[in-house]
Amino acid sequence: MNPPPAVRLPVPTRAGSFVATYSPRGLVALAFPGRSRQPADRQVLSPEIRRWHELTSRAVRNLLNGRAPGRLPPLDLDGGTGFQRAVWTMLRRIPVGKTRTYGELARALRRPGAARAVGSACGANPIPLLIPCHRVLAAGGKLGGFSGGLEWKCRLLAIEGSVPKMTP
DNA sequence: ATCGTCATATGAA
DNA sequence: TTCATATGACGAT
Repeated sequence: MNPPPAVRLPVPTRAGSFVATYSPRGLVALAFPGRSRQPADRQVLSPEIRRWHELTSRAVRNLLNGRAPGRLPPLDLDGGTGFQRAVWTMLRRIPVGKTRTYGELARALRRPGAARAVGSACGANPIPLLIPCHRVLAAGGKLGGFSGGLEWKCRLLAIEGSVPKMTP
């Protein structure tokens, strides 16, 4: 009946404060600045969570500076369906500076025609940025959507050197 | 160029 | 069961 113990910690950056949420198994969520309730949830931090949070913070700052994220903490993706996990796994294989389209991912998963479902799965990604759904564009190089806000998607792609088309 | 329709995964009403 | 999603291919205007 009690919710599983979760710890929410801020990841301050020049562009605002992200909020990382940890379960005993690892990072479960990463919210973009302003897209989360007040983080101020302070508890006794285990050394393990401190260590995870160091990795998260460094990865976020690296990506915001156009570098590879480096080592990530364990990701706790217990909430996802099989299809969603398959999509998220594909996302993690897109390197910095490269992009895919929703349709390409659908075909790679041998579900041509499920492009829209791929979009939904991206929207359900609880750890955007580290699981890089901002590198997924719509067909024809159009921007598509982003849970953290389209400005962020645009900014991240610019940082990584990708040039999407104008939003129609 | 724009519009309607269908396919697909998932959750909410 | 119907509707709405971070889509896309296709056929008809």
